Amino acid sequence: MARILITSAIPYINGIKHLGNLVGSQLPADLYARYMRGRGHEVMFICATDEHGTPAELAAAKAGKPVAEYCAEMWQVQSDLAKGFRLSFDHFGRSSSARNHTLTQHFAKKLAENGFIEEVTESQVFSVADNRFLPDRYIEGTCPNCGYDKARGDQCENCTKQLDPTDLIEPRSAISGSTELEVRETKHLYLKQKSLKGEIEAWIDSQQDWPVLTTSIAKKWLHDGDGLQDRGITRDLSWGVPVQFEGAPWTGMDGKVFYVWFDAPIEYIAGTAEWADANGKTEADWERWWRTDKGAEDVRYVQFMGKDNVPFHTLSFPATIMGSREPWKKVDYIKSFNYLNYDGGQFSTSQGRGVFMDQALSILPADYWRWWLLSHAPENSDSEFTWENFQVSVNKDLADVLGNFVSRITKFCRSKFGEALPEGGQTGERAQALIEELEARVRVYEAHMEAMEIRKAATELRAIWVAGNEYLQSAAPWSVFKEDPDRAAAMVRLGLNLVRLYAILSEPFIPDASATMLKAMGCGDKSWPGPIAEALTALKPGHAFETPDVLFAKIADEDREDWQKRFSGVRA
RNA sequence: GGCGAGGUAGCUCAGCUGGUUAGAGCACACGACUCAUAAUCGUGGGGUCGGGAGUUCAAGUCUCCCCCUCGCCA
Repeated sequence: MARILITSAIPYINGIKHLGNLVGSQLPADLYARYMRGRGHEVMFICATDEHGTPAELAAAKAGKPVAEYCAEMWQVQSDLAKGFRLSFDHFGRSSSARNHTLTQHFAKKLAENGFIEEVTESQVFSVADNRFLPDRYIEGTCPNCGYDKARGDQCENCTKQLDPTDLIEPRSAISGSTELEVRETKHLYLKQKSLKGEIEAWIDSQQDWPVLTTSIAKKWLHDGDGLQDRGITRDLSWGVPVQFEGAPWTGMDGKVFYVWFDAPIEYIAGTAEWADANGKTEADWERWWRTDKGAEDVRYVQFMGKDNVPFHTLSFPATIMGSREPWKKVDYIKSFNYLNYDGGQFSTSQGRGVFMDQALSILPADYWRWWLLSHAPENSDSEFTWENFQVSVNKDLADVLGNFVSRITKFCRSKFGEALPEGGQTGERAQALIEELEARVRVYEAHMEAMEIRKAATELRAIWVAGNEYLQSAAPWSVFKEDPDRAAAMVRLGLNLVRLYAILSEPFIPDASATMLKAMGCGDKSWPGPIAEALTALKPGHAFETPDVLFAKIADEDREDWQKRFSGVRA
C-alpha cells in the first residue's frame, strides 16, 4: 500500500467557479483520489478556498459585507457545490485559516533567516478617497494611445497597448472613481528567487516524467528574458496574513499582508493541518504527509492545476519550500490542464460566460457532468464544450451503453428467473473470450489511471462497458432460454456480475451511479478486481438483487435547446 | 513583435524514440437481434494527416519557409 498526497489548485473565493475551472483541477484530482482509494492506497486529498487579495475585498464591498463574513459565506457555497459534484476532499480548507497564518509567517521567517528575503522600496499609486494603494489594474483613465476612456493602468483593452499607471490621462480609482491619487513610496518584501534559480532549475530538470505542458511553462519562466525574477510577496492591504515574525512585529511592515500568491500554496500544507484539527488528529498525523523527517519520505505527492497556475507551482512555491531549508515534501508530479472553451469562445468568470457549477447541478446530476468533463478533459490541447456534443456523449455512453446494459440484464433476469441470481448451467466459449478481453482491458484501464491519462482511461472504461453488450448480444440468453434454461441462467449470472464489476471500475468517474449499481446488486464488497474470472463469480447463485430505476435518463432535444438558449448569454 | 501550444475523416479526438493498406467514438448507410432507456451488436463508405520545399530506402511523425487558430508576455 502506497501513500498518496493529492492537492487540487485552490479556487479563488470570489464567486462560483465554472466548468472550465472544475475540469482543470478539482475534478481530475478527485478522479485520481477515488481511484487510488479504490486500489487500497492511503490517500490524503486536500483542497481549499483561496481567500486573500484585492478581488475578494472588492467583491465583499460590492456585496455590502465585511470581507471576513463574505469569505465565510462563499466558502460555504463552494463547499456545498464541491459536495454536489462529489469531490471527495479529505478536507476543504481556507487559506484564511489560523493554520495558514501561522505557517505562512513561519515560511517567511525561515526565508528571511536564510537570506532569501529582501526589502525593496517602490513607488505605488495611492488613492486618498479609498485610503489604499491601488494595483495597476484598479486604476482607470484615458488611454494616451487611442483615447479610450476606460483604459486600465496595466493595459488598454481597446488598443491592447501596455501601459504604466502614470501614462493614463486623468487617472482615477476604479474602485471609487476618485481622482485624488498620488504616488507614494512603500516598502515591500521580495522573495529572492534569483538566488534559488540554480536549485530550482536542477530540480525541474530532474523531473523526466512530467507532462510537457508543465515543464515547458516552467522552463520558459526560468529562461525567458532576464530569467526568473525576484518577486514581491507583500501587499498594502488589510485582508490577508499579516507580515509578522510569527506574531512578533516585522520592522517596517506594519499594516501589510503577504501577497495572495505567497500564502495560497502554503495552504496545501495548512489545509492538511486543518484536517487534523477537524478530525481530532495530532500534529504528527498531518506532519507524516508533509515532513520528510517525520514520515513523509515514502509519500507520493501529486498536484493538479490549470496551465495558468503552473509557474507558481513549479517555481515560486518550490522556492518557498527550498528556501526554508526545512525538510518539507516537494511535489513529485504535476498534472496540468489546458483550457476548456465554451461554445466557440472562452468560459469567463468575469463576464459570466458559460455554465457555472451551481447552474450545472440545477439541470443535471453530477455524474453526467463528471463523465463528460473527464472524458473530454483538455489534457493535450484546449478542448471545447458544446451542448450537442454533451447531449450525444452522455446519451450514448451513459444511457445507451452502460445504463441500458444494467437495465437489459436485470429486467431479463427478473422476467425469466426472478430477482436472484439463477442456479445451474455453465458458461461457454463466449464467456471465456469475454473474460480474456476484460482481463486485458482492465489492466490497460489501470495503467491509464495510474498515469493520469484521463481521456484514455475513459475510452477504455467505455470499451469495458461495450464488451458486456457484445457478450449478451452474441450469447443471446433470450434465445438460449427457450431450449436450455440452465445455460441461459449461467449467462445471466455472468451478466449480473458484470454490473457489479462495472460499478467498482466506474466509481472514480461516476460515483453516484456506481453506488446505485452496487446497492441494486445487494453488494457491499467494493474491493478492486483481481483476476477477472474470479471477480465475475463474486455474486453467487441465489444472491438477491433489485432491478434499479433507469440509471441515466436521456437528454431530450428540447432540453438541450432550452439550455443552449438559457446559457447562451452572460450570467446576470 | 517575442515565446508556447495547436492545425489528422462531417464533429470530438488518438497516433511514442520516422517503417506493413493512417486509428477510435459520434454522425451517416446497410445488415442482425428483439432481453433492454427505438436500446444493442456487426459490416461499410469517408481523410493527398494546414500549404510548400528538403533530409531519408522510408515522414502525419525530422529540418526549413509560409498560412491560420488559441494562449502567455513585452
